[in-house]
Amino acid sequence: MINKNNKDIVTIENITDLNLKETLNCGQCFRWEETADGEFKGVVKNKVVTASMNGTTFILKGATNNDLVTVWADYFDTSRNYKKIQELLGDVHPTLKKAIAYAPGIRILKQEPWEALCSFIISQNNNIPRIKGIIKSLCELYGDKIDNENYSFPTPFKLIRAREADLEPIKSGFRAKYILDAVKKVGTGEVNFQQMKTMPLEEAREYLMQINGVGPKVADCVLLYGLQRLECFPIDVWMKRAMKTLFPDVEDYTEFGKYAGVAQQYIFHYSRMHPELFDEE
DNA sequence: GTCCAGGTTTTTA
DNA sequence: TAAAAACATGGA
Repeated sequence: MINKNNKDIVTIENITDLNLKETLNCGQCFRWEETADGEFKGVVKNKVVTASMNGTTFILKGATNNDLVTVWADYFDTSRNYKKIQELLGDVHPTLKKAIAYAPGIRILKQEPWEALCSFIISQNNNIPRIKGIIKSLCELYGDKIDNENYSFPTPFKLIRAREADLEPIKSGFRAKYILDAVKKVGTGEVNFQQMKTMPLEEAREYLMQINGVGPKVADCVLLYGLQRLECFPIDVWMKRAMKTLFPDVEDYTEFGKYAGVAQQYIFHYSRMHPELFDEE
């Protein structure tokens, strides 16, 4: 049910299983900031918005009704039944059930694939505050200005003439050449996201890994967060530890089924919030 | 000064 | 083939 209250505040009623803090601070996205009043401000596709929840009412300030339909409802995956996914996953493993109960408001956002690719190239051997900082600088340097303080994520076209030295101000370090290889291959169409939507998973991973600086983990992140391949299960240092310590009886992530990627997000967040679980290794 | 961060590539044995 | 080392940068 979509309501239009006035010209720049729009709402969606009856949204369950969406907690903005859990969803936007769980390491899947890097362009949202929490404001002093607990709202979240972010940029997607040239649109700036301030999001908040009031009970089960999802509130978007600074958006038109048209934006709501064409951008935000989709981005927040509002039509998917997460309750059902949680039930399916909870039955797979008791520890997973616990992780779900810890943060049941996590959703997998539908990010733009190019932004997900760049973001997770930048994420390698890096920490989340720095990843956010580098992405912000990249947007300010090469994105389109939206208003006084916000910039869009630069397209491959905007970056196509950039050289390594040009990226020096964003301080991405050794990752700059990887970003530029991605720019080149996506910009020329050598790598095409549309094709990846229907490729078998393993083929899509290999396809992405032709980009220099994209290994299995970054590829999985792009497929999960950018192309809605919810069966993808990115394994980073946290997930490695989590599988070993919390799921010693799980042979392989495919035991989590077609929503393994959603399971991964619950487990990742739960692990990051409970580092003491891994103290003795 | 040393260690580490949602990894990947390059070098070495 | 497999295991180290290197890779930029900044905060703890």
